[in-house]
Amino acid sequence: MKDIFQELNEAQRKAVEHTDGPSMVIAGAGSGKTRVLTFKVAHLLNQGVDPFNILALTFTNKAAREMKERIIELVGSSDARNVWMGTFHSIFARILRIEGHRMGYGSNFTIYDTEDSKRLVSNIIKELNLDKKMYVPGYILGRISNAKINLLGPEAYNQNAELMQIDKMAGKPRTGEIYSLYNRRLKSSDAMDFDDLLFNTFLLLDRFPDALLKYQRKFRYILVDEYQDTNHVQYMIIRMLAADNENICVVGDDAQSIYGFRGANIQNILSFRRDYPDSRTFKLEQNYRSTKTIVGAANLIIANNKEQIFKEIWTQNDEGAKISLFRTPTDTEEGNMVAGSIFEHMMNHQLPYSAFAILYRTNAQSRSFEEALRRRNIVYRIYGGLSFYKRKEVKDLLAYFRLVINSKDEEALQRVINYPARGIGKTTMEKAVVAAAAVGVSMWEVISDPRRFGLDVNSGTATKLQEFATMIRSFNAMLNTRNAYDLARHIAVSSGLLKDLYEDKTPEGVARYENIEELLNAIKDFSEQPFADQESGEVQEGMKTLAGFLADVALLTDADDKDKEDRNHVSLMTIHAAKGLEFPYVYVVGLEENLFPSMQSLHSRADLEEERRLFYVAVTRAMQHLTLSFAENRYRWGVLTPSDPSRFLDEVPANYLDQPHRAGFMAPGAGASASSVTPSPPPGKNLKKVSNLAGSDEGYDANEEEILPGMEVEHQRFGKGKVLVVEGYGGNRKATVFFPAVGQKQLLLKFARLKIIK
DNA sequence: ACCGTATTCAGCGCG
DNA sequence: TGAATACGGT
Repeated sequence: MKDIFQELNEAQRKAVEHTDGPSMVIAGAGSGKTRVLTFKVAHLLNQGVDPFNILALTFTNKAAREMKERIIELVGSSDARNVWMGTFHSIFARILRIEGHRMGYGSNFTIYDTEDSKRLVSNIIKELNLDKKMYVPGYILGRISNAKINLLGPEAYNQNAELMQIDKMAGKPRTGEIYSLYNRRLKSSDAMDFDDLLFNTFLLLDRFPDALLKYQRKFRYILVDEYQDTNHVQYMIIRMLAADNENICVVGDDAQSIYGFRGANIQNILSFRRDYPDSRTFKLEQNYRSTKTIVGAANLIIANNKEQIFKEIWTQNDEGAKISLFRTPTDTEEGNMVAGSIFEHMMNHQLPYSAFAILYRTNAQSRSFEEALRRRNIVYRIYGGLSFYKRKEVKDLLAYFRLVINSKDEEALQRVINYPARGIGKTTMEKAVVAAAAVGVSMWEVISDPRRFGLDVNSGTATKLQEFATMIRSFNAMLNTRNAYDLARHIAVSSGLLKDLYEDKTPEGVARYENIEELLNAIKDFSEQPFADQESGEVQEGMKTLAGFLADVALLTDADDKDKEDRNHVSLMTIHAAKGLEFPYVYVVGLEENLFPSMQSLHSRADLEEERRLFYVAVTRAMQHLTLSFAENRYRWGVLTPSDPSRFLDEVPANYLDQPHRAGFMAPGAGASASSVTPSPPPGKNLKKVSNLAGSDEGYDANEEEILPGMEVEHQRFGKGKVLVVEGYGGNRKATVFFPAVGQKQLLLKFARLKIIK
């Protein structure tokens, strides 16, 4: 056992030492929040608290995993493994698999992801013959989700005059009806959506006093990470579980609450002290991450928000470099400027790619940076694309597994019944839906015995249906006799799915085939895991089955286990995705009105404050050097649109910036205003003009002697070399040079500062 | 049943 | 612009 207190500062130590009774830790950016949480769990374990009595709720799976690893390091593995640590969803799914029978769910209930839910809503809208222009599935699902977050079931929703009024005014009076049908269909499919995992947990604790008591006794110590991002149902569950002994510790930073748009309630953290009058509050105000410059600028930015818990973030770190500000004529040039700057810093300071991150407001902004980085052969990775488990082919195979495990799972059935094609088309399925509804049984029952339910199909189709049902049943029979991997592969082959993908020789088809192989490998890893960290020995065997894998996989997002080797890359991601991360060099890009802050946020003060917190989060990701950038014109939906610098830039005082007298910044450039007068100028012409005015090619001195192929040159890092090719113009002019020491390199003349030898 | 073309839409996204 | 989906023709 280590003396864990040595590694903590005083504020951190006090927070960790306080174990009994409610407490709140307000942790400024970079102040060691995770450290406090992990050390607190370690401290509890060292004091002899049974790990089974500790509940630690995190925001992401990744956070839970990393924290668990750290705690294992601190106290020794066997104990820490048994702490109930995970996301709200994964912890409560686990509880509902045990307790769900009380509410009519099987222990193998399916978890519908957003795509499944949307399809179901979409089907219901179609079945009700509603105008799909008016009833957009995503919007309706948002209303339903919001209702569930606020503990309103379908009955309560339909009795709520205010909600009815809103839906009526919005021209969607039947939203409540859709909600009722949606929930009924989930139930008959033995399925829960993501919100149900929380709502049903609440209902369980609310309706079954013995269940409440059981879990209150079990979770004697409760810790909640990122408390500022919890929503109402999460808040209620925590309150109920903690009501008995109030050994609850919440950790968060109101200044970093950035998920209000999906129901997170910042009031939860702001009113914690009112909820628990006996609570202690600890503030972590020393920042270990960033320079004084960055911390100072961040403090000034967030000071513009009204509602917050007072704190003063400070640091002992160096003053550091000033903040850079890039202004470019277009988003394309913004990409070039940022990529060029990354290249320059890499060269000057011998830095790895991984020292850099580009953070943007929306995913659509990534393109100009991708292209510019690729042109310079800079390795990068984009985070937040389509995750592995959301790919079509992966979901298809998973749908087979789902159906085998839970035959009531209607979304899964619809997905695979005719994939690969087996002649069961739309018409047949529509008939089956009608028959199932008429008799009041599940689709699966109709399909597996079409005659009995009077399905009006010809004998050929009836045979096909029965063959399909027989196949699924044969898989089901193997559930307990084969391990997860063997059965998964058997299903992939026997269903014809693998063959179908194998026959597609297009590059995309090959990739899909490989994804299936990857999925099967993941299952193999899973089935070979020696022990699962379950509550008691009895579950361990079960965890190696396909059902066990499926239960896990539904709550996974990114397959981030294999990126251990290729970690050296520039990171491109949205600011939301960057929460909790840090990088030596950070570029926050696209700082323009209507983009950041976004257009939708300008109507309400609360939304604008959330945007500002988002900006605060972005700025505080930087450790050593921060660059802010904006473009005067940006391609939006295919049209070059003029844009104004973000109001947030005005909140960074000039003395924090390294180009304080950069001409024309305070009054947005002549080029930009010229183009904003003319709504759609001839793009090429206008562009050139703006480019000249803004002089984005500074740093490239045209008077220097021109570098030509055949010349011998010297580079400060690569040494002497011979110029092979020179191409491009202006700031994009680059040379291919062969260096005996390191081989062939492409260099941007703008940054490489090559010395001509002869 | 399937494929190519037309149309539409465009915010961040945990589980 | 570009991706995702709807539609209409074969």
